[in-house]
Amino acid sequence: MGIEDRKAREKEKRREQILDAAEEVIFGKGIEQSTMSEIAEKAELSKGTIYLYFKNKNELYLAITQRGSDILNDCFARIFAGDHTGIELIRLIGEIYLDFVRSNPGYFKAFQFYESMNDVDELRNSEYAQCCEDNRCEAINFMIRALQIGMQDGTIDDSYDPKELAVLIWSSTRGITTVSYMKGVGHYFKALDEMEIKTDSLFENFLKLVGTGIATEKARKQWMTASHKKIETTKD
Amino acid sequence: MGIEDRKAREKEKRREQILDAAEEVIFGKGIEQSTMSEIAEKAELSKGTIYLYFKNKNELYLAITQRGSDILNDCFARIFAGDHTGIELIRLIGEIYLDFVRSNPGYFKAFQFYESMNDVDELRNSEYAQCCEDNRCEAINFMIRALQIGMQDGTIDDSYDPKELAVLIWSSTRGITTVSYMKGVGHYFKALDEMEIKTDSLFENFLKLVGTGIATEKARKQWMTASHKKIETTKD
DNA sequence: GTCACTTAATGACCATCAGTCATTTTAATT
DNA sequence: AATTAAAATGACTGATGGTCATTAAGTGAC
Repeated sequence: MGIEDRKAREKEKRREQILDAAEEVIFGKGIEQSTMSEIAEKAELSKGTIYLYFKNKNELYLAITQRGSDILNDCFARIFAGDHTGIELIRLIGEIYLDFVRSNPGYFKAFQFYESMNDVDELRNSEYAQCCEDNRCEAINFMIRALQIGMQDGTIDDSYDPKELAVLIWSSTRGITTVSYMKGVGHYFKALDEMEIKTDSLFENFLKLVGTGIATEKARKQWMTASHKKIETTKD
Repeated sequence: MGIEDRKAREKEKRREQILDAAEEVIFGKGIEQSTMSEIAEKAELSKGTIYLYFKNKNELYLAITQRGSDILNDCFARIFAGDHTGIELIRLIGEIYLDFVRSNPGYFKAFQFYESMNDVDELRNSEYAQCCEDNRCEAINFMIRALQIGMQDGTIDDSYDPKELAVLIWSSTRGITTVSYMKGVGHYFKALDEMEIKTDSLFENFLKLVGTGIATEKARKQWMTASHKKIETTKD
């Protein structure tokens, strides 16, 4: 039925419209400080309507989180289309992640919120949380693929278990990006300020450290001088 | 005046009593779900009294955060009393951190909350936040000291800037501990579950990676086989 | 064209909770 | 015993997440 289709489209459009409004409000002042009424007003709808589309405030924020992780994963997926060695892919994944955090601090903050949620039932019952989880899984799989490619093309030391190593690099990268995020949003971080640490050199050193740790001798030179291709990580 | 002293002691004792109650409640069900009335009841005081000792809920949670970071830093400080090489110290710092997160997930969660706060003014105006910041600074300084010791005793490659490297290892360690925390509290983490990743092996691989990256050849053997001394990280 | 019915939207209303403040209680001092 | 200062109280307020009875719009059968 054409009418059914149109209705479904309109419903989806309204959902997106609410999400757009919610992002605008929440990215501007944080979830804690954002009210549902304010979001409703920005979306030019009544508060009750918001609850027809999202079970509650957390669910709405989880939907935003999913949007962010979709965007990020799209960026990751794109680099596998190109012709890169394994070790190059590792570097690119890191660069994309860092770029993403810089361009989309609001989404990154949503990621952090998602990870700090501890009501397991709430997470298991949420479609959005499930998607986020699938995306995280996929992201780590990208990392595994990059490592496997590297172990085959001889650019990455194959004495590691690629799965373990993927999770490891993923986690560490996460730590680095968190610091980068904190600097970016002006979070008071005395140690960084006093030492005049720049995010870029931090990341370069990270790559150097990881590179030295996992690259084969042959790949090391190439790793150190890899081009820093810019990848678009903002949403369209 | 003796009476003045006694009063000051009593006031401090009451403050601690409130914090004890607050920890019990908040560690049990998270800040979001904990109410000030509940905390007051647990402390056997009225709600108004809580506000005589803490400006607001955030400030109370920041005080708890400070407690946690004090405990953690004490643990770090202790290892420098012993006789360790630089590279051993790096391993120990990591082990202590991981132990701390396992034994005190509530404090770690408080750290995460602290780091996700973005009202800069609120942070700058809080005595507690200042202490947390000083502690973080000190912790990174411990790391720097360990690296410098290692560069002097020849166990750590001295081609890195110790400050940069310290922040780097600190950040990565933070990422690893976050994953460990998430596993510990049962946060749904599909990727980890599916791959059957164990926190311990993750950490060992992390040490291996970092070790390979920063250790001198001479130190590598020793690094790989360092004893896993248990350090007490729970509060007394 | 109209009427019955379904779906979407509304906003007044409710419950909860952070934070306040006038009042009371307790302790110290004279 | 009276006075004063400090500590504690809990009723109260305002804000906000979430609900639900009611209204409005759209649809299709006749």
